[in-house]
Amino acid sequence: MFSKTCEYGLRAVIFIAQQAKTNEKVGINTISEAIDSPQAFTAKILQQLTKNKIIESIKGPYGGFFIDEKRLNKIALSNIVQVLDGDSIYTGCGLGLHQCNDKKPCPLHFKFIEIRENLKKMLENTTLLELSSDKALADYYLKN
Amino acid sequence: MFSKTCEYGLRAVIFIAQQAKTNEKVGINTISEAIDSPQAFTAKILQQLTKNKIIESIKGPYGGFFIDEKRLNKIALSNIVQVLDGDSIYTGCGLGLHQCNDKKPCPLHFKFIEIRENLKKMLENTTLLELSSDKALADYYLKN
DNA sequence: TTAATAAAAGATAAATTCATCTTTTATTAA
DNA sequence: TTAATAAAAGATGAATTTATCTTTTATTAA
Ligand code: FES
Ligand code: FES
Repeated sequence: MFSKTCEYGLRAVIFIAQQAKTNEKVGINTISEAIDSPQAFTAKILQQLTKNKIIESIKGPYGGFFIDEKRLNKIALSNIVQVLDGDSIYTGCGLGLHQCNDKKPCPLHFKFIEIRENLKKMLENTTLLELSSDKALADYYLKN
Repeated sequence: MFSKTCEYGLRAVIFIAQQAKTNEKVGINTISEAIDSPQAFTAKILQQLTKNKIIESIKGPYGGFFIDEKRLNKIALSNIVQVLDGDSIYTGCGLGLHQCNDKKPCPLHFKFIEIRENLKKMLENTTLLELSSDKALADYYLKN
């Protein structure tokens, strides 16, 4: 479904969001530990997300990655997927035709766009605020 | 969503199924032309599908790939995806956790399994018979 | 100012996916 | 039987994704 890059990115951002509640910055070491991902690779991904203003970072001692708590409700999972995997998941043909459109649909088109739309809506409607609630923190896991 | 292998495989099998209506065998050349896919690569994919009894093949002059018309309603897209991409799309965690299960769910689990299940059902309920109907042949495209 | 810390940036490497090319095997018709 | 045809099998190569390592830059506290 998503690339490894996107999977790690989503998990990392959710973890950072959960720390935002306590206004804490977290280092790459802590993050990759918490989500069980390759550290250097995860660092590269967070670099991309920083450039794209999804998260923020500060260098040096006491530095790390963080998200302004006030923005938690503005950032949806769709934004992260967009940055890391582009929009092929939202607009691409399920059978790999160069263009997905109603005029020249592939045999799966009308069934496929429904699922694609549901996925899109789900990602758009799921914000970091929701995922960093106390209940979310208690009930869900970022590694296993 | 699907790998290139799976995309080409699905398109190829649908094309072969459409020819089954007229009891015709089709060569790899014709197939890759019809679905706009790399020929040698598609041949490898069809080899796998033949081994897995999704389609049949005969070597030599007047040979080619074909599907017994009577089996068109037995073969669902899920069978093809299973052979080419395995079942990670049906059972894997959306955020890439090693195991997807209700006991230790990722933050996206309950939203994700809904979409995953819809995709699964859609693929299970879509048979080659449906996709090789006259209407399907008239209305849909396998390349663009 | 200096030493320590941590992310950014850049180079490189491993693994996987995507793709092609060559040789072999099976089948057919002449 | 022979030549032609077409898929199977195997080897190899290119591209992309995944991952690591090294150097640089920014920040902090002593
Ligand atoms: S054309 Fe294939 S999904 Fe739209
Ligand atoms: S645990 Fe992530 S989707 Fe089920």
